[in-house]
Amino acid sequence: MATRTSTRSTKAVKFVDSTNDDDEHEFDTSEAPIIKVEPKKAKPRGRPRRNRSSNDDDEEWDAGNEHIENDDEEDEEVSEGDEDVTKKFKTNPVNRSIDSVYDFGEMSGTARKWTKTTTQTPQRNSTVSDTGKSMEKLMCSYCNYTTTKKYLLQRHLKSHSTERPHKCAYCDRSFKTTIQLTNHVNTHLGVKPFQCKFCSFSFTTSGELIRHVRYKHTLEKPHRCEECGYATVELSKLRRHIRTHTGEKPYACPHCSYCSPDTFKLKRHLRVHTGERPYQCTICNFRFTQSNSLKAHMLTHQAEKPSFPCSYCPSVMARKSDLRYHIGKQHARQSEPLSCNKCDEDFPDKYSLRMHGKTHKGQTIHSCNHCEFSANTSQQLEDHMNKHRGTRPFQCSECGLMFAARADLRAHVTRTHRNAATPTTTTTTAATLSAAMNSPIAMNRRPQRRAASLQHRYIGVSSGAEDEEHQEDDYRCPICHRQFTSARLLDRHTYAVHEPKQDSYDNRDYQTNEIEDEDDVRDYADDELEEKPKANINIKNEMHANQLKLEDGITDDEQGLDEEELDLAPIVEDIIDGDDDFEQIPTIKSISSAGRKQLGIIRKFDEIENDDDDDGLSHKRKCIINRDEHDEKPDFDVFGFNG
DNA sequence: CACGCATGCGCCCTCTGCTGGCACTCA
DNA sequence: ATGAGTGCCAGCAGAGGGCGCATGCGTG
Repeated sequence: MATRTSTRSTKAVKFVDSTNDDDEHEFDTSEAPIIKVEPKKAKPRGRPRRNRSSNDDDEEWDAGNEHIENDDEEDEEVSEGDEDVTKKFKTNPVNRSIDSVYDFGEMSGTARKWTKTTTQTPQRNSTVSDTGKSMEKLMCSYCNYTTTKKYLLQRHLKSHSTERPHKCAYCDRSFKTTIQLTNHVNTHLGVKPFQCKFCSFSFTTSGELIRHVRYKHTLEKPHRCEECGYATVELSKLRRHIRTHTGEKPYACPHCSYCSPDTFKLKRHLRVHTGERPYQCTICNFRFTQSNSLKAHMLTHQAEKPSFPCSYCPSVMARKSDLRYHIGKQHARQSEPLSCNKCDEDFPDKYSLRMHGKTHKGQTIHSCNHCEFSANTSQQLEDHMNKHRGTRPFQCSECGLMFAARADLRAHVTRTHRNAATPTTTTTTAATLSAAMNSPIAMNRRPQRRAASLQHRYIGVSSGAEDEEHQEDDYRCPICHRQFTSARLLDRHTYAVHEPKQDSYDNRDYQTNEIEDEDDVRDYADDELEEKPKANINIKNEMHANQLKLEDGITDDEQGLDEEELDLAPIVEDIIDGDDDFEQIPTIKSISSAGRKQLGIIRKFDEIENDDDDDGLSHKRKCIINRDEHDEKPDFDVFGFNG
């Protein structure tokens, strides 16, 4: 089993022998020879003829030879008694049996051993014999193939022949050799004579078996990227990987500017244009373009959904990325303390401030100095003050009328332009796009999602006139200059893309320069929480925190409470104490809401029962209702979610 | 010539993460 | 009634694992 310990950025990999947990049985790919493979240009279909004189193939040969040379060196090291990779083969149970790894059962008598094969592979570029005598080069008159042996050249010349005398009895194909025909016929008959010694898999050819054994059992990965250390079984996979470094994307979409590094991604992308949605939900019949979208969707039908509890507050997210954003947004310590606008008390993060705001519940402190007006929010007061000042900053984009307050403008739009297109840039965009898209019903797709998806692409490629339209809402990333339609999306983009991909504990404190000791950085109020395990939510958070600690390799000893965060801890205590204000905390309500959804309880439930598809209800709600109507967990496990 | 093996190309799958917008809550 | 905030979910691309099949070539 290959255990990936890397992130995407590093792509470092650790490969562990699945057959034995002992360290000495690890197949240490770190000692695998590093080969450098230059990215190749897209080739026409079909295996190209190996041409020793061509540059591309010389690279292949060089790569192969380097591997072979390393193998030879390893053999020498064994003789010197060093503990190198090859010696590990001889002491490792797996590697002891490496000789039999490629033992093809009945064919074992003729099967060669792996080490023998590699060491016996000749140096193909050499024109000097083992005895040092120079050998005469024989050259193919059709290509640049050269060899020193006449019979090899004669056989090679047959490869230029189009004659295929061996015809398949089951299809129209024909082959040059009987062995080719035999292998092909086996694919018709389902005959797989090459059985794996380690598992029940069988294969048509020996090469497939070898590759399988390397993938599944020996984890031998001879092809290594020298830039990042990624190693793989197949050279073609290494080439594909190298494209991630070079950015080469040779497969262009004929319908848009998208280019793909491989054919599969292009094919998958083309579904965007064709509308093909091959993956259908067996519960609600909704269709998806990707299998994993369906898989994620299936979770919405399940009673037990994955949850990612926040370690800082009782919030629970359904997705890891949402949790990361939540923590970054709510619990990131601000560079400047956040002051309560009702009592001027300072708080280190938004969550603390919000929790503190609860203590002012019922208070109205946004009072007008000129009249008796008072507002709940500063924005409402600001709008009110426009009336005293006589300013009307809010203009109707339909008729040009000016208003002092947002509420007044909205009321005007509702009254006067209700049936007209909403004069916002966002909806204008969606409307423009909606004209161009196919019928969502015909495409078995919810209209909103269809529009959202199209708008996503629209924003991604927008330029020129469209950008001008968005200029007044310029939510542009200052780092990558990408345009977004809202501040929230820009925020989330920043957290997701430009913030370090560390655990949220780290994010929280690395964002400030206040804590210098890295150990302190990993702290949160776990100690405080341990002293007051009074609520289940605390236990859940603690478990999650422990999980994070395990993932980060942090020991309990390293988990100390940073005194600088004590200002937050009392608030957490209040939450976990389960006091009477519990239900008043918004994030608690989030949980409560999620819990209600999990139980199939949702507000306005009765309104939905007479649903006939054009009621504007969300797909999510319909799914919940479906489940509720059945009043039990759906009987399916098509994806093995239940184990 | 048969065999073993390396390799290329294609295909499918899974996991992961980012993004847009809906739906809901609250002030 | 409204706007802001935010959880949830669908859309979709990046990356890699694994296998099917075909072809080329060294070796016995």
